[in-house]
Amino acid sequence: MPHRADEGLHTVLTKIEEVTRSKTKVSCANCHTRDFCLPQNINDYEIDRVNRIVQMRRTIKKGSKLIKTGMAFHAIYAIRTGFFKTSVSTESGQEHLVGFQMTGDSLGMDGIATQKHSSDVIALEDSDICVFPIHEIENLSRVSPVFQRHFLQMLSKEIVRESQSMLMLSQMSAEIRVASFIQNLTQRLRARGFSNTELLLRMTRVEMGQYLGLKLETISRTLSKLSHNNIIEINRRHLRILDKAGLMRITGISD
Amino acid sequence: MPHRADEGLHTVLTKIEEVTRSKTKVSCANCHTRDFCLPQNINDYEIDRVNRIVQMRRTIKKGSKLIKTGMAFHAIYAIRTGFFKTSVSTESGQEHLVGFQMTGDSLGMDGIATQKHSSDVIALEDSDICVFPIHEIENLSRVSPVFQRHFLQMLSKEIVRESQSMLMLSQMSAEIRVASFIQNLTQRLRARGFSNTELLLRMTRVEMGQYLGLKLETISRTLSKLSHNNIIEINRRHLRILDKAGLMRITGISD
DNA sequence: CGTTCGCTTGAGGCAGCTCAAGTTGCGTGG
DNA sequence: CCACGCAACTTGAGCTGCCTCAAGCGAACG
Repeated sequence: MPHRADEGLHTVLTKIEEVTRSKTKVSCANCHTRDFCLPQNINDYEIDRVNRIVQMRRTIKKGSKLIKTGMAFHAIYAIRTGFFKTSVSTESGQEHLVGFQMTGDSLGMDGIATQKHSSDVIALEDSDICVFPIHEIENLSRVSPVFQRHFLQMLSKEIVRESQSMLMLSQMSAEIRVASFIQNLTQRLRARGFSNTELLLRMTRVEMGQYLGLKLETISRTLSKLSHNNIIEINRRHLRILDKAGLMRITGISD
Repeated sequence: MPHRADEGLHTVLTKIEEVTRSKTKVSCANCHTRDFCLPQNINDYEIDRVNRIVQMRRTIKKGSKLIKTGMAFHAIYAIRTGFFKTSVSTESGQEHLVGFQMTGDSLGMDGIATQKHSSDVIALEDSDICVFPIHEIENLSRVSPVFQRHFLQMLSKEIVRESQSMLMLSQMSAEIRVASFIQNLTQRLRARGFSNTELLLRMTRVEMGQYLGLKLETISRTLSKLSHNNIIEINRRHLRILDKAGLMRITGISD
């Protein structure tokens, strides 16, 4: 991929390999992920502003990094289509997956803190994202209270989500963690119009383990156990929920 | 404590027992926690605005709750003096401590997400806090880019902090967790002008365990082990660091 | 067609948990 | 002022859920 004599944000972006800029210019107004990116009660003027803010959309190839630890922070990203994992690591190389992100989710909010990213974000499939430069977000926030509130909520939701993750990691058995994970994934997929009984796991067993704080063998065994108990049916990455109530019984969470 | 026929925010506040409003009106300009609450490059006009925003300061008695899960969200709080724990729970009563907060730290940011708090915040000693109503924060953010950025950074820092916590919870041995905890506490206390070798633990062994994802017996044993290895000296809540390098060797983090 | 990757399953080990007993310090009431 | 009760903590002994190590299998891919 050729490096271009570009300036500012563009320079940074082209440094990352296997990231190409998509030609397509899509309007936020009729974007299928609009309900996830933007507040409901946003007016036409604001939508138009947002539209102009999203300077570009980009395609990220499966396996390549959208964000690397230490990278300068310039923008928040919204996923149009695709699937990502976000991880943090120690110097010694131990890695923990902080989350999986799908259509409509946002990426890169950790960068605001210090102007440098403190996580890695990797595409688990070919993905398409929108770029929201942070200074544009700040500008728009100053004139649009609705958008301002929306952006603050995005950050706060991430805080709440992570708190819940910690609760899992510190207290729950392997079976509960795996069951909650399945529940959570299907919930989010259903909200995006997919089946709530069948899904394709985008991640390996290793990655599930890195997310849930378990080893891959434990993930495998736990899935086998759930399968054996006729709660799920699993074949490699393809998963079907047979007994929704059974899952609820395990997690204690009414889906 | 009598309930007063007050309206709005006041009504909510007075509902919580053992919370009294302090009479003292202190200026943010010469507050000792200013460096933690406010950006450095804030100008006099902005300071004055912030000052007027902080409608009131409150005293929270040891053991009482500043925030309860489910409570309507109205404000962010900054700690002037004192010490708090923040926890999240399952319906079944399992509790995880998300963090400990001290002078200059902020509380309640989880509430922005849904307009309801999703955590409990309890004072571990008599404490003094400043109240920043969220709509005032939003107003000021619209006219002061410096403050706007500062507030976004506060939220983002919490996201980063929680990510690091998850890394601990999912990967580290009990010894590393406890050592990191001690390092982290002393670091923060030092930044506030306290000794970096001696500290008074404000929390019980149970609470340390709830934070670190360990049982109280494990905390106790691990502290004993560190003490036996002459890395720390511990007597009930009083802790002294004897071998800073030893701590670093355990955590792998250069303090 | 061989190699690699992702996954499953088994056997054994161990870190942290559970259960239990005992100590210490502190507030409280006689 | 002492006796008592309680909360916080320490320490020991045994248990267990998850980890480690190891072997094997099927699908994808060059």
